[in-house]
Amino acid sequence: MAKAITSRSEDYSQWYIDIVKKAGLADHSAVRGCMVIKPHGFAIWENMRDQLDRMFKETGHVNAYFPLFIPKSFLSKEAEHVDGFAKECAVVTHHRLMNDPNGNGVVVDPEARLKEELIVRPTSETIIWSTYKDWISSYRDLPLLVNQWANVVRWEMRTRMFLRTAEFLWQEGHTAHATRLEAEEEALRMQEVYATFAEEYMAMPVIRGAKTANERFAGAENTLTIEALMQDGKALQAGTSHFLGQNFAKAFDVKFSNEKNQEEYVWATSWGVSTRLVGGLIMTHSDDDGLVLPPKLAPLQVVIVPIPKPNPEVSEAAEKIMNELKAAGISVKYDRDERKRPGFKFAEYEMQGTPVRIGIGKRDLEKGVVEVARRDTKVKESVPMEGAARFVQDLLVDIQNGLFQKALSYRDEHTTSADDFDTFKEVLENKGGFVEAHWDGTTETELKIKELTKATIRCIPNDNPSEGGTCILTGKPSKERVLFAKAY
RNA sequence: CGGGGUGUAGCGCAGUCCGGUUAGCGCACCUGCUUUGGGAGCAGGGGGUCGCAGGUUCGAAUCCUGCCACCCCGACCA
Repeated sequence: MAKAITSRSEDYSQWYIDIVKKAGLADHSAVRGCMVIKPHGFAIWENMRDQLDRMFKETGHVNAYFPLFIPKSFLSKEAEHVDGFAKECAVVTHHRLMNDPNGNGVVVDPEARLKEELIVRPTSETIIWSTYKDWISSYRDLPLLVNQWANVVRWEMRTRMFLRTAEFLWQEGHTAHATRLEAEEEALRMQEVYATFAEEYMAMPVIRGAKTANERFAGAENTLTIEALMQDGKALQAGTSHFLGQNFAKAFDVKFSNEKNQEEYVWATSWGVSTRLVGGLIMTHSDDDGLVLPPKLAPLQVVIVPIPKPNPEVSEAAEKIMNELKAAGISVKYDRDERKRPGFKFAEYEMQGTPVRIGIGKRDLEKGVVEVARRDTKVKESVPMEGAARFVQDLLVDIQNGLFQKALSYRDEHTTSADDFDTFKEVLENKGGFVEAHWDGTTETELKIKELTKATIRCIPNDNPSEGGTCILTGKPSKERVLFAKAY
């Protein structure tokens, strides 16, 4: 477990950045707030993407692609959406460059000003709904279940690698339905897809819940969220699924004829997860030796290191195990690089988070064993060569489960009930994590609590038990606890 | 947008206060030899418009002025 857990948040940030760099996931780029995702970091994202894409398709969705540029006027059409999104955006104003007549290199050609500026999409609701107008006319066109994998840009003041970059990669699903109920079910279904993915693949336990009105997506009637807890006691919003009501249908005039030939506005959802998940993965499992990856998302699940270097006997044993593992669908590499010594390789694969390392040397061969080392607990053991592949397969399952259980225990230990404001503050200050507390249901109180403690309401859990109580701040009556935390 | 910090080799840094040999160190890189069960050792070598632009000076990485960029902390937000 990371030292950084007990440290100040500044130290934790540094610890996090060190891991990102040591593990070779990403670097800061020349452009403010953007990052270069390096091959290892991108491979993790690709694995996430592939699995999510599979899950989207299993739930009936198809992929499409919409333009990067959005005419400025589109953003004016949904009033609340404007408030939320028309602010920190990149804006294209010109379409041509020229050589500076004064010899100062390339400059923007002032003649080439666009009549209407284009906004680099911060999210695609507007351009997609302007398209849906043409795609939908009958109940037979519904439901429309479309997803796109894309990049978006939000000119954020404050950025952090993976967690909040100016440009990020994500998927955004945009669906249209004939009834309110069907759209609400869709939003809930996709929240569950995200939660399942987070827990089963990322080994990251999440709370499924709904956002308060104040934290809701601009233009949504309801925002569902999955909230995870990081090792420094801060919450991370890991994915959102919005029930948009008929807001966008009305703004973009998307109507359909129902079975009785009556015209109705369609009901909408949108949902997304981003490369932020990679940040969540890092902050959930990593330790002071670097990244720790859950086997299901590790670009490389098993590495075989010859000790001290490849020779015919070692290679033969390695190939045998490798083939057995490959046959079981496990990604495995035999590192025959003779230029690096074993100790160097051990350290490097540990930093990169490779879940299992198999060491094979002459001493092992004489005893008919191999050394199997797991990244998560650092435990090493000698395993008979026969059956080693089987052992490793089981071990990968153990690691996947172990990571989830460890993260779950951490979350349980850092979820506290508070019934008075002093306790509430004290827990947030010293222990961190989620705090379950009563709240009077008003935005005013929510904002006041934020001002006093920096904590926000992460969500109202889906399966929240109803329980009478009084608001932690105002003492007004409350019928259920909500989940507070400091958040990224 | 406020506060702080940094900019010197691919990466990480020292040198700047108090100007003065040929700008230095660690890692990485190249060559050779020896090593090889947890980031090898020794020897030799290559690589720099010291963020940019002015100014002061016999002389500037170092002092002065202006600018730029990025990072971290806050506010905002996925």
